Amino acid sequence: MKENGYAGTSMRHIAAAMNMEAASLYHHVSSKEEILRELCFGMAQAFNTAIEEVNDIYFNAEERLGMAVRAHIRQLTANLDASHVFLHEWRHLGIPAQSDFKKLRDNYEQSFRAILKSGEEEGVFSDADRKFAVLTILSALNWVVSWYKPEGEMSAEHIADRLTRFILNGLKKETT
Amino acid sequence: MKENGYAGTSMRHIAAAMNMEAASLYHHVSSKEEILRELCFGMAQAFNTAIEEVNDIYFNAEERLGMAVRAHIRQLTANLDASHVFLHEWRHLGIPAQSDFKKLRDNYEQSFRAILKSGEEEGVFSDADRKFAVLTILSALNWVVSWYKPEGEMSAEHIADRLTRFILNGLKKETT
DNA sequence: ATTGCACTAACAAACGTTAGTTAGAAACAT
DNA sequence: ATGTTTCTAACTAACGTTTGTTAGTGCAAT
Repeated sequence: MKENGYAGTSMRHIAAAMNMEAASLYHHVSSKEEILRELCFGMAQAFNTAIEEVNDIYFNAEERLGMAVRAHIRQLTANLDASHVFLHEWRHLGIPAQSDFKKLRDNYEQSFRAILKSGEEEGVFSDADRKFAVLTILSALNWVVSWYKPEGEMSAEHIADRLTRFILNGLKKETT
Repeated sequence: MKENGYAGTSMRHIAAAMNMEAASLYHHVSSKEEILRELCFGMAQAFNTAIEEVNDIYFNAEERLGMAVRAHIRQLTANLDASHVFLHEWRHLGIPAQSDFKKLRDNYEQSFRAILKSGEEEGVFSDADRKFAVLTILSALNWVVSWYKPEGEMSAEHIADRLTRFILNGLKKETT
């Protein structure tokens, strides 16, 4: 599905990947879209619970941001195919599911924004447009999916560290 | 095509969007893939010529990076649909076209890396992993396509300015 | 008269999905 | 323990659509 997109992946492809016939899939799911729904919402909820855990353990904003980034990268790289679907193929959901999905995404972004806000209150982050900043940060994180290779030289944790440093540099109040 | 993906967009859809019948398209193109090729390669070349122009006018690295970012954002936002195809749908190209396309992408990234390199030589950028840095920067830029609304409050130039500042902060040598 | 650009009609292949069947495992009463 | 029923998870066959594409036709401008 990562390579051919939702529309380009037939039930017969999916079935073949599970050593089945296409019709047999309907014993487990009720439609093609349900597979997409399950994938998208499963991932969305995993991301949300991960960041909520981070925000519950109360450290300072800088540390929390690092933890959130690390959790995000870990989640993304744990299953690259599912992550790709989560990031790109949710457009193919029906209208009702799509708006539910967007709510979950907004929730996640909101949690990220909360970290930036407390960073500003602590006086360590510059008070830029938070919404814009979070979108930019998540962009940088999410793109990892499209070039990360598990067998490559960079581990997920290594990537997370680098990104965290880069982002913190970008956010920090200039101390000139 | 942005909404339904390459496989989900039929020749009849495309034709309808041009007030034509599907068969009539074959008077202008030889196959569905050729449309994709034209789009992808057209965009790729536009990006490449844009950054080469920036690199020809010889300013310092910091300014050149700003100009490159601005050019990139301008190109992206000029045609959001084409940009989406350029960024995501090139996977559907055949194997020969796909590797040519990747070469163009590499070229572009190479030009970006060149800017970072001269920034390091000028002593204003910290010497991090350039390849990684460029990927992260382009990630942040490219994601703009997925949330930018032309009728929204943020102009393309405004976005480019903000991003440039964010990126420069992230790259600059810490002057502690 | 030729060419350019659109059309209609049709093609085989692939699509998501439904219906009906079958082999084996689980649960049950005798 | 055995025989009977129910459930599970796979199957084959087929359905009506839609897909990308080709062939042949007609009209308008050069």
